[in-house]
Amino acid sequence: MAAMPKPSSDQFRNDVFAITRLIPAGRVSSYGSIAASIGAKGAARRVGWVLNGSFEAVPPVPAHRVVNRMGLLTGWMHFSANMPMEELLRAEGVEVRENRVVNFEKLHWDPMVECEME
DNA sequence: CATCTGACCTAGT
DNA sequence: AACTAGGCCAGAT
Repeated sequence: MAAMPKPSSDQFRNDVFAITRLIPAGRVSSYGSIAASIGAKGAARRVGWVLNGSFEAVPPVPAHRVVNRMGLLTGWMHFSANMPMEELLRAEGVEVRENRVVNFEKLHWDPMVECEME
């Protein structure tokens, strides 16, 4: 029996992964929206931390589609230098300007709103 | 063991 | 409207 992380943490991570994978291409989401959608409002910080383990997650999690509230690519530094968020987002048709998502308000995909869950 | 930081956000003053 | 403080959880020093 390998030592497992706290169930709540595992559950949290599972939810974050699920929501992040639901983000359609060409769209971006925010940590707070995801956290709130999984019932962890205010735990936006954890979302970012959890997404750190999403790189080797299967199926792959489009963490590059997750930005902060202001549309800033706050986690660009954690990505591969070969494929920064900017490139990944641009590849999906998202305009990025100086680590900032252009028309963020238009491209912002809220799981709670789009899925109409509360 | 204590302290701080970290892919942040909300709420209160 | 702007600023401050608090919250969330775990890892790192």
